[in-house]
Amino acid sequence: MEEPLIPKRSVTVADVARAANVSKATAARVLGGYGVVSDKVREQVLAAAAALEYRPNELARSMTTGKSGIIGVVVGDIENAFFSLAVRGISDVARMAGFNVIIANSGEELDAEKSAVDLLIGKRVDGLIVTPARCDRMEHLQDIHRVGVPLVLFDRSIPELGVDAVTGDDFDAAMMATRYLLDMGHRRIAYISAMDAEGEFLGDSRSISNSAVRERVEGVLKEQADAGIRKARHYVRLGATDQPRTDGVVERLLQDAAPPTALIASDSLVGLRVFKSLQTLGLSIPRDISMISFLDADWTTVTTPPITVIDQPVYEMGKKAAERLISRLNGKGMLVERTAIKTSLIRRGSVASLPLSDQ
Amino acid sequence: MEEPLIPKRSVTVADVARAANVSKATAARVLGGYGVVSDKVREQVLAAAAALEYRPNELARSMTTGKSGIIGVVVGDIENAFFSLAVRGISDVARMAGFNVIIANSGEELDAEKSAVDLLIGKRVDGLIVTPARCDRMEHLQDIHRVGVPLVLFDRSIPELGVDAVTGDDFDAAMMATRYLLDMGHRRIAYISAMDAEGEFLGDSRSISNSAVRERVEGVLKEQADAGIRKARHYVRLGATDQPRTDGVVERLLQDAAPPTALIASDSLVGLRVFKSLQTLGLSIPRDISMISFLDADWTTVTTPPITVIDQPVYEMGKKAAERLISRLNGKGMLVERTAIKTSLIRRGSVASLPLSDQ
DNA sequence: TCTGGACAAGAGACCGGTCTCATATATAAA
DNA sequence: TTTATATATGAGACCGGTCTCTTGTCCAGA
Repeated sequence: MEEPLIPKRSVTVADVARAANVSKATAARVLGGYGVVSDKVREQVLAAAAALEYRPNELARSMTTGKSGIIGVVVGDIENAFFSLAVRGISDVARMAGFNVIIANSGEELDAEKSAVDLLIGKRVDGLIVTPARCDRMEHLQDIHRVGVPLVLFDRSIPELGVDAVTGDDFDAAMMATRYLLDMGHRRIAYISAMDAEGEFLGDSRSISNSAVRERVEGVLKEQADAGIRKARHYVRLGATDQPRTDGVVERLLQDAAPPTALIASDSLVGLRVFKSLQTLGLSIPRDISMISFLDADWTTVTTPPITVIDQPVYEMGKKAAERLISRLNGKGMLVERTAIKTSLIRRGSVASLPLSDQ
Repeated sequence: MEEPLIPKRSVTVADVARAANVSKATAARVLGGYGVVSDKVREQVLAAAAALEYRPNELARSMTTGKSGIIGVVVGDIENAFFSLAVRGISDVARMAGFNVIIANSGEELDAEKSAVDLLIGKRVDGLIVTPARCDRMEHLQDIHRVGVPLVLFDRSIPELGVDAVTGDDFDAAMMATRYLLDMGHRRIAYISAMDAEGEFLGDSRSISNSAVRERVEGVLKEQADAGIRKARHYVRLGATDQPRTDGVVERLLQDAAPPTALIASDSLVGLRVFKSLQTLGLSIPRDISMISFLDADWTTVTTPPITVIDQPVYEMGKKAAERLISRLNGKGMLVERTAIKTSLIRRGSVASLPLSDQ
């Protein structure tokens, strides 16, 4: 409180110019680092700027140049480790390239996403990275494109939109996990997702509006179909959005006339909830039931047993998305590209090998 | 690619005004939502704006008003659950109040923090929330204050700076945890921090530059001193910044002539690493050793046994910090306030009750 | 000595909003 | 009818930078 808060008008180039006895244009040249100035004048101006503690007003700068140096990122929920890691990847690349990142949460709500996009466009971000909440509603994303702001989709893709996308190879990953479970002797495999749908059961998988979820579901189904397994669809359950609902989903699955012998959780949050549900039910993993979770979250290594996971290189995905956007910002007129980043299965101890008799 | 990317100059109030056959000032009035206009003209302008797909340029708006509607947040590492939760709290409050949040990572590096602050000031943020990497270097923070940008410190406080701060009640929390361990019969209690110091051992605790860490260390020491325990200082170890180093710290502690019977981890990341170290060493919790971790991270509930934690309401802390900043932005000339948010101990199964013979 | 080109610095428009002040019209009071 | 007052719109300055265009200097070559 020493210095009473006089909201003193900030120091401008004009102020510096006056103090240095040069024109505004000249002062701007040295302060902005463009054009030519003599060394003598440069020093004068710099000295004056230092004395007055001049700080450039990036806002004004952005307004004339039309570039804000900001990349807008719209994610489902920063609190989710998946997104925070991705954001970290994005930020790291952005910072290296001299860009800043402004993050907005959509909470996976279409409306929130729309207004976040509007707002960021209003702030004149140079480019956008968006995790679309739904892949079937894209007018607002088309707008971005039309306004001329480069856009990269993250985690989910919308082919019809014709823009770059960086995702995981969800279909393959799901197939791989399913293949592994089949190889271990499992024949009734459940897939549990947090996807918020009307019912717990899966209708037409093509109607799932989130492409990542859809691809995973289809991968699980495809692999089982190839193995000649019917009823696979019966074991796909949606709506595990919180602990009570997850408990319900898991309980109902296990009360089935033919309960599944293995569960696949669609992300690390669902995985954690499923694990807790099983714990509550007093079931032992993998003796009573096997499980696999998407994403190599930290909790998966400290449980007993540690959880077998499908590891997505999320940080890399974030980096890739940012790199893609930045090269586009740098005017590289590249072709639209959809990159699916390869995932791998980390085998730990949560999947049992079933003897034939149990199958 | 349907619509070739003509970087068409964006639609301005002047364009709308022309289309609506009114003056720029009038169009600005209805578009900006200030001043008075007749309903008839309002409709004309709105119609024209809709037809042209007018989007206000927030940059230009900010430049004249001097307010950007942005709150800058500088954290140690968004990837850390502690910060991402706090950021969520901040964002939620900010959004409700019509502010946006721009996040910068300092990586707990003083220089990165300085440049982040400079950059945000340059962007003319309306206010700042900063997690200072060091509490003994504060010139750049003084600058913020002098420039007239409201500042709230988060998680760590710097009394000399005379600005608002929202922290946990670290000293009390550490005392409480220590008290609990003492009550359970423990007499050799180790405190492990990720604080990056020259040596692994604690010199003068007052020299710790991070106030949160310092307070916790002092709380642990104070409570033991009150209980007549000497050598407490011997069991304070720093530098558990990654898994190998944590393994080393834990190993050396346990190889001590008089090894500790309980460990306190300074945050959830350190806690996770310590848990893994103990696991690697084949030690059973709490039979062979007890542990408590700061922060109620998700992993702490799914371990066997679940971990006793000191629960900091991080989301609330974030909210509180944002509320504080926003009321200051709204011109409430409030007194400087340092808020320490109360924490609680969640007893789970990682602390053993020691029989007297073992003490 | 004169001309041309390179170079340094100045003048002022511009970006897209906000906002003050002046002007014109409508309504109410005298 | 005249004057006062409120109300709606227009004209243009301003925010703090960037950038184009012009002017003025200096020195080399003819």
